[in-house]
Amino acid sequence: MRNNPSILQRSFYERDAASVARDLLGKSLVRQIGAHQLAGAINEVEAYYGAHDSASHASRGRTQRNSVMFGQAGMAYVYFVYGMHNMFNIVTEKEGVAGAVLIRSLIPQDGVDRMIANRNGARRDVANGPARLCKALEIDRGLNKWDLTVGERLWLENGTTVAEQHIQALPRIGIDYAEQKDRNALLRFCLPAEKFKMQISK
DNA sequence: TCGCAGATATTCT
DNA sequence: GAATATCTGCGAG
Repeated sequence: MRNNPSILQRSFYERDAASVARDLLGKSLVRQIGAHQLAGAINEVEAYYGAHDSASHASRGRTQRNSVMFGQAGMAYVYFVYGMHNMFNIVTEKEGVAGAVLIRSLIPQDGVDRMIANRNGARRDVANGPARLCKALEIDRGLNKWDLTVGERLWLENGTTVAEQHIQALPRIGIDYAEQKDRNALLRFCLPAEKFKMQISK
């Protein structure tokens, strides 16, 4: 999969986190595991910033865990919470500026059988949740700091172009600990599943 | 549908 | 040493 022209390049990620988040809707997340390939279309994301965003891991400065958020754009930021869940983020902004986009939900496209097996046979809600999609795509902290522009193991490809009017902006989820202004910020972007499924089914 | 327990890495004191 | 976490699955109703 090297030199695949549809792989998103570094310049795509080296922008404002909210802009990258919105543009990621409709893109395909591809996971290569040996001969197997799993893929899904992104339909829900959230943007996180650095110092001025109390919901972000980077709000209290750079630590060992979040250092990848300050690094080069286009890298994976995978971390572990609640003692059992992995989360997958994509680093944005130029090197030295903290920013990331949390992938919250995918619509399974390729390798669906294997995703279901990874989810212990669950046929519903296979990848619609940040921890669920990590489990479905076999993403764990071994992929932290992985370069998503190389086109190996894990990368993103251009998918369906999404019409601006189909995108919903909503408050983020699971950040009760953050300041009010950050909880109210409309940094979560969704694609209404009904419309989008029709677009990708043909 | 709703509420809650779960189990540990990371960070703060 | 203690608190907290970008959540999920399960059991009760």
